[in-house]
Parts: sequence; structure tokens; C-alpha cells
Amino acid sequence: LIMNRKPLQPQVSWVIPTPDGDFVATYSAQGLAGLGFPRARGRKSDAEQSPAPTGLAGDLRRWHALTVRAVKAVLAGQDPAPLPPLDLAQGTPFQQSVWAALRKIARGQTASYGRVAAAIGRPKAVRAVGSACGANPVPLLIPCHRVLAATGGLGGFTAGLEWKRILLEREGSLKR
DNA sequence: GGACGTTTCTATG
DNA sequence: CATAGAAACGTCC
Repeated sequence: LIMNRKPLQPQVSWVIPTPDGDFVATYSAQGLAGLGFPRARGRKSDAEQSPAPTGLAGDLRRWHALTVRAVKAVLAGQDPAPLPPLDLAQGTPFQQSVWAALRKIARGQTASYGRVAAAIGRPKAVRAVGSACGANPVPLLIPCHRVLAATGGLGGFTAGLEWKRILLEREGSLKR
């Protein structure tokens, strides 16, 4: 018998139009559970229009308003607070500890994968930290883009290195 | 088993 | 100094 993933809760996805394209926010009953990048940078999503917000629960409406504000703030190189509640229950304990560490990296600052590994008390799990960053369900708001390679390189970025470069540039963290 | 958003250590020119 | 392995880690395929 193989352990399956935790059962998926009912979730609602909602589009966030921005000058950089349409992001997609996904909510569970606990909070924001996912944030997706635009399919093509700067382009409108070709997904069909979501149902009107009038049908959504009050919590969801509030959360989404916060998410929209936060996403636009980060895209403008500004601070996203306050955030909606985040539902990170899908992650393993290790991943959750990594994501918690990422949230402590302030805007305008960066860290290396090794530094994050040390911060969570697993100094040798450097590579695993990289994987956990890639598994971050809420990019932008959990700033995985602030983790760079120790050698000075950008490291990787699941949504495309171009995004990482842009985000870092906008918060003034990119030295060249 | 293999492959990752890496880092550090140990050789060897 | 530059370059080349190798090991260590957690998770997914």
C-alpha cells in the first residue's frame, strides 16, 4: 500500500489581472493555497471568466482583495503586507519550515540556499531546500525569488528565470 | 533508481 | 587559480 497525497479540499480559483499578465489565485477553506503565474508574460489569460464574486463567501472575498493588493504590490517592488491567510497544509513539515524561513527574508534582501538550510537547522539539506523553494505554492508572497546561488548566480526558478530577474530588479536587489 | 531552483570538500593540473 | 568529481538532503516520477 502506497501513501497517497493528502486528500484535496474543494478549492476556488480566481484571476488577478495585472499589467504583467493574469495571475491565478486558488483558495481552500483555510486561505490562499496557490498562486499561479500568467501563462505568457504580459498577456491576458485566455481562460474563461470566473463566476461573479457575489457568490463567494465573505472570507473568500476579503482574502482575494488582500491577495490582489499584495500581488500588485510585489510586482511594483513594494511590500505586500497585509497578506491573506495562507493554506500551506499541502506541504511536508520540511517544506513548511523552508517556506517559513523564506518569509523572513525582507524585501530588498537575498539569501543563499545554504543560508536558508542553515536557518532551518538542516545545514546539509541545501539541495532539498532548492526543491522546497520550487515547491512553494504561493510565489511572490512567499518570496522564493530572493534565494540565490552562493556563487553569485541566480539559481533557478520554476516559473522561469526571467520572472526571478524581474522581481529582484523591481525590489532593487539585483547587483550587476 | 534518477533528477532536481546547491553547496562544500577533495583532488589534480 | 581552474576544473572535476563526490557526497549529502527531501520529494517526486
